[in-house]
Amino acid sequence: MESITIKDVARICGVGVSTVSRAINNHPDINPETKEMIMQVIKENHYVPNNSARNLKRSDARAIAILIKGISNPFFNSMIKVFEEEIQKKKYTLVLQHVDEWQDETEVALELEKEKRLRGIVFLGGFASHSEDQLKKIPVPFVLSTVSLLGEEYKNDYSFVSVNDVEESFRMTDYLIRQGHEKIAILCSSENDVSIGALRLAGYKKALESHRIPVEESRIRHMDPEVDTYSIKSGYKLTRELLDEGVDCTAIFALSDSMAIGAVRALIDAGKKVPEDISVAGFDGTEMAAYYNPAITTIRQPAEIMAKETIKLLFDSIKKKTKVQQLIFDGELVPGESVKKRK
Amino acid sequence: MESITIKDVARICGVGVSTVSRAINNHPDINPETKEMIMQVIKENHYVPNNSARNLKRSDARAIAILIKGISNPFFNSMIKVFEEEIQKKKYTLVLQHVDEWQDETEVALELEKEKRLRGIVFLGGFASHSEDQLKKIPVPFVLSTVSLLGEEYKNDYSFVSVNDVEESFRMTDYLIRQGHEKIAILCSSENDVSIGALRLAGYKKALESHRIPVEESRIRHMDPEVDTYSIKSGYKLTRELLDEGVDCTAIFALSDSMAIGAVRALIDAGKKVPEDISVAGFDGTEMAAYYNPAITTIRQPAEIMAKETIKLLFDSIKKKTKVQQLIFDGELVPGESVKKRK
DNA sequence: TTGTATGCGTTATCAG
DNA sequence: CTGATAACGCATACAA
Repeated sequence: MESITIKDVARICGVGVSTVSRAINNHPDINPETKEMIMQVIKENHYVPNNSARNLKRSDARAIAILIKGISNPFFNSMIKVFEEEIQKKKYTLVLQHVDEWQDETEVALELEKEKRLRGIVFLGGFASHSEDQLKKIPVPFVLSTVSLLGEEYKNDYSFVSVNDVEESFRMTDYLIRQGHEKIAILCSSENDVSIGALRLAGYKKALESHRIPVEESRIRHMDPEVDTYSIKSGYKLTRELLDEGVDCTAIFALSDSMAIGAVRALIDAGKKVPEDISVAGFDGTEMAAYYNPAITTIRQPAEIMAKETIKLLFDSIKKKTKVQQLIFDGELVPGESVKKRK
Repeated sequence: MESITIKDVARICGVGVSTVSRAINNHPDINPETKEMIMQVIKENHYVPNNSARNLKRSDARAIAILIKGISNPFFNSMIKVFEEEIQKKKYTLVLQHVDEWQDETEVALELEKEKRLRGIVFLGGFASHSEDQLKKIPVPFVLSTVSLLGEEYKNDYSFVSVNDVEESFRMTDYLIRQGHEKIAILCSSENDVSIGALRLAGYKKALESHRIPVEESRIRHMDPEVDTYSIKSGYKLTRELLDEGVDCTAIFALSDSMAIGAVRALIDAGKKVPEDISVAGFDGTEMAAYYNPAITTIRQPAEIMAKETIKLLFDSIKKKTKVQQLIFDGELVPGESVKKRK
């Protein structure tokens, strides 16, 4: 039960602790033979260095943390792989950290930065835009990824990369309208979401207005905050309500692919055909949307590129090459089989 | 940039460090007034304790780690929530740790145990059953969850909870046969998988044999190990090959729901109808399978119960109440819309 | 109830 | 190239 420490290894080898330390850290100033001997003893005795002690002492950890809010979000999956690759490429260590829905990501960041001596942080998802002054306390460079901060006041304070939520939402809505749909319901996140949910809703409204179509409040459906927002279930539930209330619409625009899938299933269960009776569109461009039946017409976010640029931005900050920057990407409308041209 | 430490807080408050320590750790022996004063100073100066230092010193961390191999596996999602709840209920802290596909989970466990002074560990997924003697080195109780160790020799060495893979696979295959299918293709994991993939394949073979149906090797499809096994993509790819090679079959049994979905999509893309032309069945009972169109006929694993029992088992071990135990659960065949009775 | 001193396991800074 | 030794930031036994 009792663990072996670096001292024990030193004693067994008949050397000083600093020599052992040099061996395990690939320090240059060490005799290859002694090093080999030490490594041998380490293997034999199953010595594992204590990371807490290391982090405590070390000043240079070369570690980047990614804080993920909403681990079940399939959209993040493709990004995480890229993060891993890019960070490894820079010879940095990656710390993947979950943040629960109810947790404050800045608090987690603060703790983790101390614990692991981070060089930089990526916030993936989340950010209800409260906790704005909390961000100021973070002592290392960070980038908000997949997050749009509302309001001009943040414009030059923080780095973030995101898709152009308003424009892409506009694009999809406009597309639906050009396909002959005027009565378009929209499935949103919770009512008090001021982040991407609000932006996408704004794009929807903007598109309707540009076509002089009145915005009908009964077609705007918000999810209760307690239910996992953007999930399949919420898409199903909201569509169910839509049908039960007899809201008149020929198309449903869901603000995530997962919600779109839930919507399609709800329609099928109600005996409707997609897209013959009602068209459905999503947002994100996930793998699931492409493989669904019917394939979901959606907006593809350039996830891999966004992830890559997030890391580039972060390292620019770390190397002090640049000041804060905002990168806003265009998406791409991917036609599937879930939207039909009317008349 | 320079961080504030407990000493600084003590100095500012005009008290000793131990008093500050007592304040932040809810120690009973402390004057409520001084405590409040200290907490006030802490808030004002944004003091955050260093976890590395804490872990280093602390002997009792009351922490449980869950090591997850294959974070994108949607089947694990429902389990993680339960883990969080159950562990919190016991007033323990949960450490969620990803393990990359190429990483050795026992190595990660060993490191983490030292770093965080863990009381127990749950291994979720993974375990190619190599690294068996590595398990012996782990100095705290642990439970393998969703893992079946092949071979009688492990029978009494390690605790694990899993579904009865052989029997459930048998159940599904038997069901397909009773629905009039004889030519049943099976989509497996990689050829050298000796874990659940091998068990489920065994169940398939057993069912065929019990009905005196010859096992046709061309209907057994293995995925290359380099592709994400059990994924939608691999289901698609394997089905594609099946079709391209003109393998004769009336049903496809995929060893995961994700693969089943990929299979359905591949069939649709090839102009086939599911289940009219070919039936498809999955395994796991994920949310996605239920919401797919057609809903996937699958084996539901009692994920929540399994998660709960995993924790119970772990705490029994921690409290030394029990020796190692194996818990093997029955699944449930959930009929969907993807399997059709023939003739 | 509070303060002081010690050590947790490592790495970094020195002399040798 | 190597070996003492001083931090790192905190919790705790012990003394007050």
